[in-house]
Amino acid sequence: LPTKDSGNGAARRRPTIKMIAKLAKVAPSTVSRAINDEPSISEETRRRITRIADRMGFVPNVIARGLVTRRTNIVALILGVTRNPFYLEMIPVISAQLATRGMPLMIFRMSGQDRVEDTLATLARHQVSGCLIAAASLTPEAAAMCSRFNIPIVMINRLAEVQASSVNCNNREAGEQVGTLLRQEGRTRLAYVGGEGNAVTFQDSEREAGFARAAKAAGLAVPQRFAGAYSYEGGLAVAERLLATQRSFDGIFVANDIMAFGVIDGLRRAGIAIPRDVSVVGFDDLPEARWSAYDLTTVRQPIVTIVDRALSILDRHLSEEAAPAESVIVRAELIRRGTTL
Amino acid sequence: LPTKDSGNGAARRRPTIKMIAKLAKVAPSTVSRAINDEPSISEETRRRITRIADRMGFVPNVIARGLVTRRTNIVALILGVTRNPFYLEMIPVISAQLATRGMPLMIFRMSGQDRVEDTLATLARHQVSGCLIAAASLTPEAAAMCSRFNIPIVMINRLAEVQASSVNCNNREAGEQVGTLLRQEGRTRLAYVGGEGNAVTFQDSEREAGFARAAKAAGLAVPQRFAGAYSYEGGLAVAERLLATQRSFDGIFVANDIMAFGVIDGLRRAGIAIPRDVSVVGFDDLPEARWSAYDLTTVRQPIVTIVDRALSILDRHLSEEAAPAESVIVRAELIRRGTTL
DNA sequence: CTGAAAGCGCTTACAG
DNA sequence: CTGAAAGCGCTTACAG
Repeated sequence: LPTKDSGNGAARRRPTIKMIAKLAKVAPSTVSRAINDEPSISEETRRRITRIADRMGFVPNVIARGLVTRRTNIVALILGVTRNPFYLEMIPVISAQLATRGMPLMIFRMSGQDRVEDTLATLARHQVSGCLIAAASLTPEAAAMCSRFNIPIVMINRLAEVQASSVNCNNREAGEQVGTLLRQEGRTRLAYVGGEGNAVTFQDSEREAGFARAAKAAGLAVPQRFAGAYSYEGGLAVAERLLATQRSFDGIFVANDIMAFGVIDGLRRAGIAIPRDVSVVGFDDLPEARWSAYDLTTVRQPIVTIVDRALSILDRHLSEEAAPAESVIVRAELIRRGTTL
Repeated sequence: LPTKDSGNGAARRRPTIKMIAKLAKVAPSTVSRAINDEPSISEETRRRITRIADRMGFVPNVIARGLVTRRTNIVALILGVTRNPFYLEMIPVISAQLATRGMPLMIFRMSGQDRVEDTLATLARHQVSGCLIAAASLTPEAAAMCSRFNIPIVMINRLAEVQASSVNCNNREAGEQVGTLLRQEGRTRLAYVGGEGNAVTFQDSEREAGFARAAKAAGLAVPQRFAGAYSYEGGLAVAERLLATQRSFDGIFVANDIMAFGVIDGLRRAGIAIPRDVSVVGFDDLPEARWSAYDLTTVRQPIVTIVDRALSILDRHLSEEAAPAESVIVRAELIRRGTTL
């Protein structure tokens, strides 16, 4: 009787080193060595084998290889719950840098009430070699799992609550620079717009602290803090509250660009001119910051450098079992554009 | 002699079904069946085994499983070279929908002169079960590789040059609706802004064709075509050329939002009021389209629906060896906002 | 309901 | 320089 899929036919099996070995009349181990360019193989054998392999369209099964070498070289990116496009933009950069190392990227995006721990179990299941965590924090439980599963991690843009490698910007200094800039412009009534509730990130508080320090150094009052969701809509809502305040601010530092756009649009709707009436500064330097509708003065997070550092650290953890955790601070640069004087 | 990494100690091996089998005094096959909830196992044995597995922090090695089942359940997303954030936004949606199926997502972003074929070999190496291709076209060679490697694919937002599954919007009808809208507003001097050179996508031409059809039906001249890179800067450059033209246009349809923002900013810089002097319509409905600085009338591509359809098709290809290629057309909706009257 | 055996496609000591 | 054998961590007919 014909089987059910006799029409198309069961997919032809992909060629294996065993099949090549038979054709080349050598042992599978010899094929393996030839394929992997081991120096022990004679030039002639290697050529014969690779020619046969190419002719058959052989592609090594790295999953089988990974099973024996205990190393998949897969890097996972865990993305926390965020609506900040900054983290989405990191993806192509990570992907490109990993591609040069021949390491594939797996994406795990947390949603709703997911706990990092659950995501980590999935990583372990898939035997990923290393893990980047962005826009999420590392709970002690999660850190414990990583070390139990022996998955090295590096936190991006977030300090671990626990001993772990990380790469961050010099948030505090950058915040201070922003304060200094506003002061130089003659701004005296400063406000800071950050996240709300317990969603406030460490970077957020650092930026605020630096900003406050500059204010203090200039003899100004501590900048008043406004809180909103880290999103355009969050910024819009904050703008309303800024406007409702008795005090009128003339210098506003917003924790990230995505909120800053909302703040700007909210203020403009009310007829406020930027930067004439008020200066606004963001953080991240999203592509939209250059758009002439905003032309936002902001602090650039050097994505390429950040990713480069993160992967260097990961490389080290992958090659040295006991490489110590390291924290790298990357310099963020203040970019002056049209929302300041 | 102590080994090199005696300090930290070689990472403890992760527990395997073999270790669990020994502790539970059963065969590894029994552990496997218990872990996989096979009905044949007795309730008592299963409980004993799972308790031991949990206590040891056992996590199944899906790579080993994949080796024998010949199925990793990994889905790859190949992203073509594009600066349109629309495709980046698709990532979290795909990731979320795959997560509910327990399928991990691997990202492969093409860069520069990469050929889809090279990327496909990498997919095959990693034994991905299926593949989504967005913002890149499927060359006949690539299609041949997919069928040789037995990797089902579905094209997103791009028709295959070759028999393959795909999901697209009704680009032509949407373009026609845009034309009709502009006509109803009394616009008579229409322009279309699309991609340049041989980078023009099929969707682009479809949108233009629909737009032209509406113009014709209304007795208007064929919309003049302007070409730019699919990016904000591309739109900005087009705006200059629009302004340099003798003819003044009063209705402009731009192939995608990211260019539309550039066109708008370019026109505004020249003092042109939108929509008073000219109506502008985009395509995609990026988040920025709602921002009050733009408030862009545009055609919404329903990302969630698109991804849902794409994964349904992929599911079918994964369960039925010989499932026929299918092309789904999803309805895109015209969203009227402030850049039209 | 459970076990023993074979095997998925590779790599890697160990011999020679 | 090459081969035979064992094994990575699982699953799956086949027996019983």
